[in-house]
Amino acid sequence: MLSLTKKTEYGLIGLCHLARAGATQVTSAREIADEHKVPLPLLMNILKELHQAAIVKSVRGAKGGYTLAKPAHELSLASLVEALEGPVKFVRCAEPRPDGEHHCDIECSCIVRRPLMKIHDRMKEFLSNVTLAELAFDNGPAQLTQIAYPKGRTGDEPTNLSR
Amino acid sequence: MLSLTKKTEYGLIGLCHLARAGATQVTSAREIADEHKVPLPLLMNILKELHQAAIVKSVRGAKGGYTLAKPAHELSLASLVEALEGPVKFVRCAEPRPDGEHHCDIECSCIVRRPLMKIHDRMKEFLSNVTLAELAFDNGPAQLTQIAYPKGRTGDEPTNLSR
DNA sequence: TGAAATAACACCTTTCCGATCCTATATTCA
DNA sequence: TGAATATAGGATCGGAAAGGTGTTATTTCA
Repeated sequence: MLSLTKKTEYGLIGLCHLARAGATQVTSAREIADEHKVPLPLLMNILKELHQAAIVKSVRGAKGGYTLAKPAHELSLASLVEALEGPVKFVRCAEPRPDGEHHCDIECSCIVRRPLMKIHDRMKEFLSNVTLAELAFDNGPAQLTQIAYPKGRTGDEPTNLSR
Repeated sequence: MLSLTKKTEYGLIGLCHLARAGATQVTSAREIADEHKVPLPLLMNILKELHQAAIVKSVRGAKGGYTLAKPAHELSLASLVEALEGPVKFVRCAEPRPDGEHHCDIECSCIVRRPLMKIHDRMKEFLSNVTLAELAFDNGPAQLTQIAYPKGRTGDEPTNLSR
């Protein structure tokens, strides 16, 4: 695993389309599905969920459609993924359960929980620092989120998303 | 999503146990299962797969068991995950299919593929730089893998796994 | 020879992804 | 006003994958 679902992939395609269209232009699900060869009924469901998550705004009726609810650079990849497939959790015990129960009965004595939680934190931090703008405008400038410096390096060799 | 499977979680527990036990001490699946409250038959399957992936060595018969095939600091988290749940792929099109086919029919025209591939590369790079030694000896020194520097920073504020 | 352990299967249950369909509501336009 | 178009909110369903169990064969040591 460790991969996005198809739902999220379709959602990102739709959101990128909206980001490129701009805040003023209303785009219908059908237009997006036609242009990018995405199954229309599926995309409609996805845009509905994104609306419930307040990530897109909707206009009902003929000539209706969707626009982004915020500027693309204010929408993090983490928030988009969470809207479509629930909380990001590298390990299941990373997110507290609402009923206060534990995810597994060895949680307190688990020897790998602490280091895995740290990895979880790094991954979530990374996804939180990637914005929709960076996905939609891939040719953009170089001030993009960095990740994964190998051990020996000093940190002055930025590894950008746009390299 | 974006999470490890239970199989991998159990596998990491077993591997941490072996790493702590050292290269000379042979440990049976039963010992590990008893100590960490992991389902024995499941752990046996997992250790078998890790043996096929040449990550652990096995000793058959009475007094048999497993040891690590390499030092813990030479086993990357990426290789462990791949042994237990297949190639790491943030998006399905990240890994080329053996039959040369495409994962989806819009692969060539997909507007989000390129940026998502870059994110995939960062994540894989990160997982490749985390070693079993860091998971097994969480109290270890500070020369650990770094990840996810926010945009504005210079890179001289290391974010270590052990913080 | 028997007990203990891995090796290699086959098998089952549950969960959830991917996809489709239906009805209701709101808006536009002829 | 009515038809067409679009979103809103559900319910549903097949199939794949995860999660877990069992059986048998093989090897080794006491």
